[in-house]
Amino acid sequence: MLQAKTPRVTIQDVAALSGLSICTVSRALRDLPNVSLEARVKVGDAAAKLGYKASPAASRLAGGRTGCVAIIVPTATAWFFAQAVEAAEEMFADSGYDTVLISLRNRPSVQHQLFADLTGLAQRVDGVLLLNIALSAAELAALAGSGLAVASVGMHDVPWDNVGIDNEEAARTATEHLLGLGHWDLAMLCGSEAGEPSLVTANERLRGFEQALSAHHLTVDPDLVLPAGSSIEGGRVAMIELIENRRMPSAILAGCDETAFGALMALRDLGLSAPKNVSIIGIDDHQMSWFLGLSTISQPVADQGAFAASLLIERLHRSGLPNPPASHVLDTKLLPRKSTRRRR
Amino acid sequence: MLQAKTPRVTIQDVAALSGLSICTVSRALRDLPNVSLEARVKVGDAAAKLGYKASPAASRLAGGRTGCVAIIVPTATAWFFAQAVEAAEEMFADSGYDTVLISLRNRPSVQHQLFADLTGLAQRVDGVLLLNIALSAAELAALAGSGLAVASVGMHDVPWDNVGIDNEEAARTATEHLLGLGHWDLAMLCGSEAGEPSLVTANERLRGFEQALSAHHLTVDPDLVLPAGSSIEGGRVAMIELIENRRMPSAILAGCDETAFGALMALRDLGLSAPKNVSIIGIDDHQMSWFLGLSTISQPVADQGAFAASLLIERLHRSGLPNPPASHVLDTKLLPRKSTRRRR
DNA sequence: GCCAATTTTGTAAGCGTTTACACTCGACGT
DNA sequence: ACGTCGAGTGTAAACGCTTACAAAATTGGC
Repeated sequence: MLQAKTPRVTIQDVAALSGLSICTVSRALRDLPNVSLEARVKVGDAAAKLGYKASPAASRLAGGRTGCVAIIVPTATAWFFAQAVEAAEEMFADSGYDTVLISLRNRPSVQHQLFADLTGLAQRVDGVLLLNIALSAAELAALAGSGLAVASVGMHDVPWDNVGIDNEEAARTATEHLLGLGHWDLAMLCGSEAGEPSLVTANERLRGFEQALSAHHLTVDPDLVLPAGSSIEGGRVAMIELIENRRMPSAILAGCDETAFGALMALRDLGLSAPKNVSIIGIDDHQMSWFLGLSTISQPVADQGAFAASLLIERLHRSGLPNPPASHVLDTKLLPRKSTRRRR
Repeated sequence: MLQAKTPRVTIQDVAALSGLSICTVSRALRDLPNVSLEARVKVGDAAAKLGYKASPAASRLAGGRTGCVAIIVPTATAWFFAQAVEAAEEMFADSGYDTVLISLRNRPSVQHQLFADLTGLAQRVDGVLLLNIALSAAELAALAGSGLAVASVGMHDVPWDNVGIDNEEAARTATEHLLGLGHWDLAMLCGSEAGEPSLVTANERLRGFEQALSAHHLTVDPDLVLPAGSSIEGGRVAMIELIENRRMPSAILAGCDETAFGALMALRDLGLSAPKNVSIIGIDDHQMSWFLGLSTISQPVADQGAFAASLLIERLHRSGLPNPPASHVLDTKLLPRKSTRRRR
């Protein structure tokens, strides 16, 4: 049952069997130019016969390329990131790259530590995929000058390829949906809570909400805009605050679906429900939203991960820097479900 | 702004500055024996002054150790796995290992491909952490003989360290809870659907259900045991089948929380609800269960990932094989919530 | 047919570690 | 005094690949 310790077939063996030099074998195996068709065939056959696979360790040392890419996430447990990571990992795996997962665990110290040793990271991976990472100017500059290929999801004004959605538009669409149902007394549960770092995403969505109202000659009532973070609990607390200390609006836009979940829960605990007492719409189309009948704006999560990953791979392959970094905006879609209905 | 291309400090530089040989430096840096205290200090100082970090690529090639471990998951998107992965990744990162994420994406072909080239994997990582991977006998043997250090979560009869929960007991406890509330007409929504591979976990939970009933001199009604997979949709379908073509029991044990979610949804769609029309309890304590008020049996998900990771690291460090593999069973806990109540 | 230009192929020097082995040297028992 | 031992150190050979550079073979223009 125990394998006899395999003697390890090296490039030498392939060279010997094919009757060519190590150098030619190496080039043939990597599809480099200046190798005759005849040689390619010989090498291919020999390699296949011996079951030869280049030693990654040796390739790295000699060639400098690691064959690994890192995915950096704020936390791996959130629904959005898990989804995006899986899609990106698939892309990377299909291109022969190993995926190194690095979670910041929502801790600034971890991020700090990581960026303090970017050269160390650069020795372990060829490129990095950033998912919604809030970067300081210094970190951004360091990364750009690290020699690593970079791509990101959901970031802005970065000197590398980025993929994301138009958050303003998403919020605008959600708001229009509510307005279209005859609601005009709208609340928004969105934005970072006191003491937390402000979320780019949340600010943009807030702006979209305002824009939609303005377009209908309505103004936002400051009393009806409450910070709610992006957790269920944050949404629950905000909803209770809204009902008990402000007033019940006709409809609510939640900054993200988790916030909406919390709001729904608060309603239920108070013996109320949506859309009976208030219409609620979220943004994201979380896995559970369909289940809960929550109207929302869906965004292509896996697509964003996969697309950004493919852009990174592209960069990796043509290491020359011909094309400037581009920002890609993916479509979102309104998904009306049971939690919103016409005002009566 | 652009860093001048760093000339890379090598072990040579440290040797020169410390006035010792490369060999001594290498040993001192790795805390190997046979190095005088004096030498250690000199080397330490020199390395610190130069900011020296050993090149991972070179270490790998010469030493054979990669400094990477792989986490293999059926899918990275499921709540359970995302949770366990993050905990394990933290453990690995703290021990200086990079975490390579490999998702099987629920596709047998991916698993097949992976196990077809275990020697390739062994060249890229030092060890693997398996999360609930269903292994064929051949795969198990191949892995055991691959030279890789292995640990797992939620597996059985494996020749390496494993961490898991007692699924029979969990189901038994859940069932006892229902019985204790005066319910005796029990249904169970659990097990793989036709055509799917059978899930070890599900079978064990089914057994626990039967055991609890037997202990109370009750027998399971075959009509009230329905396969439901482990998805929300599976639970929904099973619940509808139960109500429409079998009969409504007094209480239901769902094989996992997702199944329970589906059941709750089916109830709602039929104008019914828990615990009003039927009590429902799940197993897992999914993130959303608290939110939905679902009674359940909680299992320590992150702990399982972290614990298994630490066991793997342990193995990695003392590569001699003194201690036999052990199986660790973690505690579960009954969490009564709103979805179950006393029969009246 | 002959020389330059252009492939194709081979030689050998890295890449930066780890590690087997040889060596030095003081301590120790006899 | 003398051989033995072991701790501390150094030399040099891997590790298995990539890649300048040189050499050989082919091509093409006159």
